[in-house]
Amino acid sequence: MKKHSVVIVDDHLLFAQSLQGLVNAFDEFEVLYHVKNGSELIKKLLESENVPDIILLDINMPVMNGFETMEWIKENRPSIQVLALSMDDHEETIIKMLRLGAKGYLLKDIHPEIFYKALNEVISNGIYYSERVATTLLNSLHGGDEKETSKGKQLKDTELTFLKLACTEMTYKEIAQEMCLSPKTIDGYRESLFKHFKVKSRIGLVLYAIRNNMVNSK
Amino acid sequence: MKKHSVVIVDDHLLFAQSLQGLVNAFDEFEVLYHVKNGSELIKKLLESENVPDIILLDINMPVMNGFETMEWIKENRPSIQVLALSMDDHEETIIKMLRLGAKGYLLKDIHPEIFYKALNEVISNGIYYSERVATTLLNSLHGGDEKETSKGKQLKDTELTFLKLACTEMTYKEIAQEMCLSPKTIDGYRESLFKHFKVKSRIGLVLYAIRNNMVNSK
DNA sequence: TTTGACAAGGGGAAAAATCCCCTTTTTTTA
DNA sequence: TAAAAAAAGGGGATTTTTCCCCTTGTCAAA
Repeated sequence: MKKHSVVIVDDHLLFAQSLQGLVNAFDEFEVLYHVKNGSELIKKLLESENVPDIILLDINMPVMNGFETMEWIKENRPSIQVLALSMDDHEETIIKMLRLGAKGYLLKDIHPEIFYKALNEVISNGIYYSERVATTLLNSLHGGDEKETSKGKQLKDTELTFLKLACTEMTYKEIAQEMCLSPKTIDGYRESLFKHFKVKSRIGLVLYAIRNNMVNSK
Repeated sequence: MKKHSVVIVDDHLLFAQSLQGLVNAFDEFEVLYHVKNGSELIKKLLESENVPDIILLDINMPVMNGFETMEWIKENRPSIQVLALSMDDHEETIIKMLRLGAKGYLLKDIHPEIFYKALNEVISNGIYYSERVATTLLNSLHGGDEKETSKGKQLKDTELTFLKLACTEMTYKEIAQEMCLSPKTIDGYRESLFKHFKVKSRIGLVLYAIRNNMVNSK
């Protein structure tokens, strides 16, 4: 029987290498290679005709993160099943990743047996949610009444730019200059995001953005 | 030849399990067990007379983090060599961990061969710094002129409490009430920390605290 | 074609944050 | 033990932030 081929994308070499050992220990799977980020993955995919069955994709990576990478894969290699593999258990992140086309979302603190189960599920059903992820998603659906407008909606470019600048020591006046907009327009973005994220202050905005990986805090 | 015994403390089960496989693949080392956090480690250490040679200690863990765990080990099992193993490459964190008695500090993105080297170094010399960590420490020593007062000094309890509350949507007035202090005293803490961390605004304070793991952002 | 949503921007006021200089009381430390 | 440093607090002014209500133009759906 031919083994299912797996590629690991994770900037933590030690983890990637260790995980490769774990996956290779499963009879049905084998790791083709592992790379440090999205750019390297694309380079490898482009120069090789050996298309993997599954990609295990980390989200927080320097150079090219999991979201950008996922977009590229969906555009260019839609046949590959992608399993997101992250430490980030925030709703916003999970939904974003699944919406981009990931076939599952695994948290790095899962038990290895669950991991094995997930690989098999993705091969057969094409989809897998770990328990905590499923719970999170369920909460997201049942928890409120304005999910479409709050969690679901993604920010416009200009709002995202503002958000990133708001997560710095710049004042709103400086942000306005930087974005070539009136301070009053910036004020509008601020109020809009306050409502959207249900926060009361710029500090809240920063915390929300960091918690949900909308800006990279480190 | 008796193998050197290793214990892994990391809340990411998948990583811990994978790493265990990697370590066991080295002839000179074997993993006794792995646990999810400091509390579990202490429980295991207390109930077993088999003391490990090396502990691989993650820093960001729920329940009982790496710092607290390190303190306990130094007090109660000082013969064990502890290698900190974290994704966090910030000066403040590294220095804090080494000051608490860790015999080395490894970043999770290191190459497995470096990891192997580190294990051996710690057994023979009792100390290991990975390249980037050494660079960071050197920068810390040569980089400025007031390192004793800025990076080195650790915050007092009351300042830390303030910092944690400052990373919240509370206003300073509310923080003052919460801490049973005058708003003016709080203002003093604020100014002191601004100078200490070289930041210009509360946003800067929050970012600094998060980046340096002084508060848990998630 | 009209209505309506929405982005951009404005006025103005209240609240919070920032800054600088000062006093008093402890606590260290030389 | 005297001097120095640190902790707690104050006065007061200037910026920033936050909030609410309003105008104009654009673009799309009804």
